[in-house]
Amino acid sequence: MAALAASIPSPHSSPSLPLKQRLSAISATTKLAIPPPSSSSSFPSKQVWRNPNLSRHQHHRYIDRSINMDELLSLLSRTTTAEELHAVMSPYAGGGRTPLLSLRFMVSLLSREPDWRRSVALLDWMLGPAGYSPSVFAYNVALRNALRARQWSFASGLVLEMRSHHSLSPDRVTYSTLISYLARAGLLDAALLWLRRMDADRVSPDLVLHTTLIELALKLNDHSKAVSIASRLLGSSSPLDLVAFNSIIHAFSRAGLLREAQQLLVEMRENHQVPPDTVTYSTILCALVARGRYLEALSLFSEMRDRRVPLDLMTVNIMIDAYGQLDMAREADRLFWSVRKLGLEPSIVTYNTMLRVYGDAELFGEAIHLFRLMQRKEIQQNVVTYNTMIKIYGKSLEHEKAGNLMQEMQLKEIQPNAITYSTIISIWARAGKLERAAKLFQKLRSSGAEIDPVLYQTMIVAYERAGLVGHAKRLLHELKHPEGIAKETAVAILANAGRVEEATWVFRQAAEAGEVKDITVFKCMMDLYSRNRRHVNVIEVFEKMRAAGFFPDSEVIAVVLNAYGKLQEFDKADAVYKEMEEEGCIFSDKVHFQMLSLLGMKRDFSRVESLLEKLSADPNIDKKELNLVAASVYERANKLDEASRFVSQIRKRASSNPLALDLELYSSV
DNA sequence: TATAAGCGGA
Repeated sequence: MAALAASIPSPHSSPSLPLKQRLSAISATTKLAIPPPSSSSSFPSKQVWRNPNLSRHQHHRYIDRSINMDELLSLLSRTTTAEELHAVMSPYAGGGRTPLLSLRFMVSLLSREPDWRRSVALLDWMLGPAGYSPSVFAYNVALRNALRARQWSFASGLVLEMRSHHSLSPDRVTYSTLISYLARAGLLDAALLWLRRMDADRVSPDLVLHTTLIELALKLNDHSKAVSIASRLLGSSSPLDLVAFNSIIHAFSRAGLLREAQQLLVEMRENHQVPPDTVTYSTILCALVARGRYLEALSLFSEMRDRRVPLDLMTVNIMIDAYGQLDMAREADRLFWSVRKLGLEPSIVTYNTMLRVYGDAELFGEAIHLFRLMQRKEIQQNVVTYNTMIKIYGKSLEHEKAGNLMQEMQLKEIQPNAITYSTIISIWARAGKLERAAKLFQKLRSSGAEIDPVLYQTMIVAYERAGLVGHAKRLLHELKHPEGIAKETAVAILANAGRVEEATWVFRQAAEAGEVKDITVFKCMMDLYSRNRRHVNVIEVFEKMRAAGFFPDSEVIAVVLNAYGKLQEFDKADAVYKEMEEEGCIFSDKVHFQMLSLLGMKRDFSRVESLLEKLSADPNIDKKELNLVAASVYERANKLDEASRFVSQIRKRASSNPLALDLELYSSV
């Protein structure tokens, strides 16, 4: 993407060449460089243009009035070359006479020309021999044709040319066309570059353009860019419509700025101009559940129902899951059985989620009943359904039935996957059927199927539990010189098994060979070193990860800050914290609090204060927690006066809201 | 909007 973006010229570089030269640079053909029409037409072009029975004067009228314009236009755009057009039109051009055909007609012709080179040649002819005055309208159409053909640098060249050669100012359509095509092609940086030029030109982008860009940034997982476009839109003076609101809420939700997202929801609710809809609610619900904030999801869901906002299937699926996570199987069950009354058809995801909830609640009879009901009603089951059910039989200690299900699925041509195998191996091993488990594992190894780290680890743990340490060691030893197993997989297994030396050895080899392509491999190595108090190694892996171009998340930063703290490298910790924040990493509260306590350990109290000030202003930080952390930082530094300052703030907050005063608070004071 | 399934043990 960067390479493509880089190929788009900056606004003031290389003055654009005359059109014909540009074209001949692109195409090998000479003259006007117009390729022949792709489909050879049976209509000789001249006949369309000139009816020999008509005089030139009549011919003019002939074009303007008496025929089906749509048909003529499509014929012209298919059969007429610019050269022919030139030949026909030249008697009328020049000499101060106005062109024969209206500009509207020509633009219409341009817009129907499917070949971008032919359309650009037509534009060139219009502005040259035919004597049309330069128009943004005509340029915009040629621009769109070039963009359709993904001629990015040519298209931006056209925009620069209209200004430099014809003193035309690109208008809203010019910019919107260019930016939205770039966005749709995934060229976010190029699109944003043009957004800035649009600003510089004082052309204001519309809502659609903004939402396109936000959705693209989210698709590319670029949360910080999505948030900055969203904030820009929020700050603009134009009133927002439903789609714009939802798009901003989507950006905030994905970036973890849930408080801002919910603030907007409140605004929509109270404003009555644009009331929230299903998408608004389910976007926020999704984000809450993804972060494990089930209780908040529950209350938002009941608000949604109170307001009679229609539910969609995804919302229902997410809520069945949320009820399950909260051990509210009865509510999940009730919602599940009312899906049809809500006018929705449950999907396989709905069924699978409900099965898992029954299993977690140990409602084995209900699970089996639902599973068989699906079969009776001929609802297509999938590998997830079977994996969930096998797990349930394992939990209810019916390992024979678990095994039977694995055979049943194969009879139905649903192929077991690594998840099926690790589930069943673990069930058999725990049931004392180690031999059966080992046999299946060996069969999988010799079948040449790709080895999955969890599957491998399951077998190792099974051997260890059975006291067969020798077998477990043999499996681990094989990983030191992995054959038929990706080095990344070997590293992950060794690291998770706590084998520091072996994991280090394979990781170094994989890293030197440039074979570490998965961020989770870096993460599990950092976790391994952190667990084993090898903080220097933690930093080493972090630096390798950065060098490999991976963007660390909040969890990684927490591990790194911890390591720097243990090494007493407070300045380096501070530097990483600042750098990551500038690069748009969204920190969890934990990371901020960790930084506070590191600064406290360094006894840099002026930085402590400035960070505290910044965090207090941040609406996403839990204020009670923040005060607790601040108090403990000062307490540890033996500054009890300062500490009591925060304690009293906690008391003040608590007394204004008595329910918030809980025991945990007292115990820490 | 983009939801569902595995190991284990700090």
